[in-house]
Amino acid sequence: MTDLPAEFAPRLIHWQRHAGRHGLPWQGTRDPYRVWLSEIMLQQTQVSTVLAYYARFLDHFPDVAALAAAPIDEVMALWSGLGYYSRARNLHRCAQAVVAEHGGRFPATARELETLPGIGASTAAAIAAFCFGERVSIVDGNVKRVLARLLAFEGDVGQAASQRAMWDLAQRLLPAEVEHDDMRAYTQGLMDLGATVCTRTRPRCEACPASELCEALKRQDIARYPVKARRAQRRFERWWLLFAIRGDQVWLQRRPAPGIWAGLHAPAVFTSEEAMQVVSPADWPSRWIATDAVAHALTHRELQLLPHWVAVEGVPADWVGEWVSLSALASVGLPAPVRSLLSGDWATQVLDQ
DNA sequence: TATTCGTGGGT
DNA sequence: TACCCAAGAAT
Repeated sequence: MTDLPAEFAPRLIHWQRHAGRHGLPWQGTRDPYRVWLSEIMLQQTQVSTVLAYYARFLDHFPDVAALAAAPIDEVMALWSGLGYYSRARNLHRCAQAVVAEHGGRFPATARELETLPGIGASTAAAIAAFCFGERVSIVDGNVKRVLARLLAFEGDVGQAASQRAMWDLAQRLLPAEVEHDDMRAYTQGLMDLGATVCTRTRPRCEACPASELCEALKRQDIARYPVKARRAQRRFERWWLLFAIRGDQVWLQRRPAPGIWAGLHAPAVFTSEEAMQVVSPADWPSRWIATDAVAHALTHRELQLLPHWVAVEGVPADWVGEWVSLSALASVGLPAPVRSLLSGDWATQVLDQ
């Protein structure tokens, strides 16, 4: 077992209280609902992106009971544009589980929290530490970067074995004795250090409370850590989107789960023009209009979206979906590029054909 | 265990 | 530009 610097935790706690972040909207509360909501939204998502979504969610759903009672489509609509939509579906399921199985109160331990939908080990630890002062560590992207540098950790942090090692190291770095509110400052300190000092590029080591303990800095090799293999190249796909417009309405279908945009509404998607023609009524192809391709990058795929628009009287009887007014799209969960396309001029122009 | 889930910002 | 990646979880 490697010797770990016992000074890390007290230094981090002191630094967070003096130089950490304190004004974020989900700080300054021990309400598990608010902390949980922020932690789910912040998974793989930057603070600046979350701010507006967080405010809107709290406005619509002030407590877990309100969220549990809401229709899933309202949740999806509010989540629309934030990405990783399984988070929204699990958020709703989790709220319902808290109400139905825990009397409307979040459980107070990381072990119990982790059994709830959408709450993994790190999110459970964050809620338990922030709200209940439990002595457990988060292991998010910040922690992996901070620990990799602090300890000159040579493993590929993208691999599962390294992830397990990181959990063990993170637990051993926790403050030995937790005094009042220490876990809040410590946990927030890990996040703040990674976000504002121990950044991926150009870390500000001169401002770091752990610089004297940092093995990577001692070796003058900060840029080496964290060690991480290159990600596989994204797979390229073309998707034909068929926007059928009837008056001021557009035909939308619910995207199947599992898969991309699961649970959201979107126009019919085809992976070839032939497939789109086969299911279309005979007179549509001569009237549809193709507009500029849209490039849309996901984590593992590079989509090229090919929008096609056609003014129609109706759709075949066996199509599963619904007509949605263009003026009502704000209350529908749409993928970001679909919302962008529908907010452009084409939908209304097709109407005038 | 490695892959599959969005989107926008930063370099 | 083409990456990287951000308070990860589910499968």
